[in-house]
Amino acid sequence: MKNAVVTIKDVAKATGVSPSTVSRVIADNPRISPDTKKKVRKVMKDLGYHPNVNARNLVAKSTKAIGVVLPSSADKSLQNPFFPEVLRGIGSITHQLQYSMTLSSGGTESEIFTEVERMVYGSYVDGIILLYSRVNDRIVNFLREKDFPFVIVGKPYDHLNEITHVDNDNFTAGKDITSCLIQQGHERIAFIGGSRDLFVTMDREAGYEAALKEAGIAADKAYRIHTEFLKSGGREAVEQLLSLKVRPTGIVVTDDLMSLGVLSTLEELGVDVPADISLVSFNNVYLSEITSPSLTTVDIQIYQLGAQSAKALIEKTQTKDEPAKRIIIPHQIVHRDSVATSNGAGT
Amino acid sequence: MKNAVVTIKDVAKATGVSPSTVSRVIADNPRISPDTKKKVRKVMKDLGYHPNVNARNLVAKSTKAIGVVLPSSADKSLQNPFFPEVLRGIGSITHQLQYSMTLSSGGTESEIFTEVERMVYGSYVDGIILLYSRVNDRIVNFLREKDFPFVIVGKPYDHLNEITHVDNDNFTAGKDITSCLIQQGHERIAFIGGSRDLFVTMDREAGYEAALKEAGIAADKAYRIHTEFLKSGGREAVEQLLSLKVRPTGIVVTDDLMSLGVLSTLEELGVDVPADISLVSFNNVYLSEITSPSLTTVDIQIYQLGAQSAKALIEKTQTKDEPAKRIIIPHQIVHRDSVATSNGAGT
DNA sequence: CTGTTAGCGCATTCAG
DNA sequence: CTGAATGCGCTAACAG
Repeated sequence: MKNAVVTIKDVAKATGVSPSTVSRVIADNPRISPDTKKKVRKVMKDLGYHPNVNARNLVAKSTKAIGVVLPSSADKSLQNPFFPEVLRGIGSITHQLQYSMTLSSGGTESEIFTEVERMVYGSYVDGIILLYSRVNDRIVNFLREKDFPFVIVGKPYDHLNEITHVDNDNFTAGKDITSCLIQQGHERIAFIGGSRDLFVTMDREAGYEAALKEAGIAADKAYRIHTEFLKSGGREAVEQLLSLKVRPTGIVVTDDLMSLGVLSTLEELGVDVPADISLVSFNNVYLSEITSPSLTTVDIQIYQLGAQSAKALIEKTQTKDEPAKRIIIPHQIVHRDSVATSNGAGT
Repeated sequence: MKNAVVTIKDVAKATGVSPSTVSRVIADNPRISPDTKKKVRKVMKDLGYHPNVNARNLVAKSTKAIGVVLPSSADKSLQNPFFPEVLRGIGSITHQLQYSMTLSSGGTESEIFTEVERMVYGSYVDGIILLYSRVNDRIVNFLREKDFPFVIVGKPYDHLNEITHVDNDNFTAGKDITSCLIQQGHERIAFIGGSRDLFVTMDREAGYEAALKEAGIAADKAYRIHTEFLKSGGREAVEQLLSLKVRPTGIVVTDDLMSLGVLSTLEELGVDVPADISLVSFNNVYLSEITSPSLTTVDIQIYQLGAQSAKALIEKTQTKDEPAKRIIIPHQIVHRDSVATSNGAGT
């Protein structure tokens, strides 16, 4: 393979110093004379020396690596462009700080658990980022028990004040985007969300409710639909809404990918967006620019969610003092073409 | 952090054997009596022993880890659902074989290069999977020079017979899907592809041409459009096609995500799919089920692309004999609703 | 400012 | 079948 493995000793010999001196040069120890530093560095370069991580990790008891755990891949949700984007965000920080990132690869929940165990026990990584959040999660319990550094992207179900997490203010986001619709004169506004036991859904829904309330609009239970994430593109949800005696003129959908399905169904059923029904959504993934119409959506800054979580985690692994338990990434509404002023028709 | 770090020595002491015996039990060495094996294993469990990877890697000179290099994240293409899916495929194998996977995290091409250097020189990984393919790529050159194990998902530009790669038969796929259109009576068939210096595009286009030729249909240069991947959802491409004196009745688009953009533009311009124009595509990502209409597309088995590449790579790192240089994953057409019989109108 | 000595946790000779 | 000794490549006291 490699033409030879040049170690710290080789460099030492070639430079005429001791291995420890070389080691100190690598660490940029101030107690080494600039002169020898330069000499050693030159030799390192000439010989093509590169430190061996494993040896270093072994003694340092740190790997400068973080593990990223995706939801079980059985979950279709992995197809959500959300993930590549958080990974990019995480990567930006790991790269900058010279960390590496290891991905979980288990297919089922229990496979993933086993992997996390290995990561922790085998000292594969210094800390872990969880890209999902489930009720009473084994992995979270395990990590807490072991007191192993981890952060959650999203909102943890328990111990909200003890688990470091990076999230949006989904309540406010939901409220803001709903208000958008209200400001355009909409009053009959429906809500299509994912599973009811996802905090994202709940929070965004609560925001939706609050906006209605604030505007003095009565909430209608029939206008609120929860559907399996991605399930047949939200077709049922839409059909259900359209079968109502009084159709909504606006819909709040909790995810761009879901919105795509809703949009498709709406189109097939001959409902024009935004002329007949306005649509607003969340996430602002690339998708939302190229649908027809393009989506007015909440930019939740997925990239930042990733970056900040990595930053917080690494900080956690390095210093004794904990970072903030709750890190909120600001959101922002991106206005596109899926919203129109309500003509009040259909009342 | 951990309540203590239990090492091989602790297990040895507790069992009343020597460290080397414990080590042999871990390796399941046949020269150890079943009896002591059982005893040692029990103690390992009781004490909660877990081997330390770094120590092991250090002596074994192998990390049981593979690196996965994504295209530079500046590239919007990362938003393509293709990536999560290959990662899943890779993960299935790494998990099964108890390997771990490290993701590249560089933003720019040169950052990525530096990372790959680290991965290789620092023995972070045993091998590398490249999820992209560029002309005269620095990384490929580097890897070849170092004779470091790697495989490419897709088609390498040079040294086709020397670089292990996992790919589809894109020529045939292009031909097959185009034939689909032809069989439905279409004769004026356009092609919208990504950058011309991507092999995928070229191969699929060549297949498209071949299908036309075989059917005795004259190829029309004006029907062939190359556009920046994802650039404004292929809007320009579509407008260009529609401005033609004789409009096509069918379009072959080289990627599902691109198809979404094309579909949207078509709709905005009042062209009905498939009534006015039929559309076929490639990849069969989740998206293609929930567009309106849903897409007839080539299932290229992305998951398998990932899995087989991981398999080949690991094989490569373990045995002396090389796996096949060229591994082709079969494709298959998935018929959905974006294709209709040509009514021959518009001639 | 620099060299010497140990040892991280494990696998592997080489002896028995 | 098992134990003792050695070293992977590197860092960290401890001396000078």
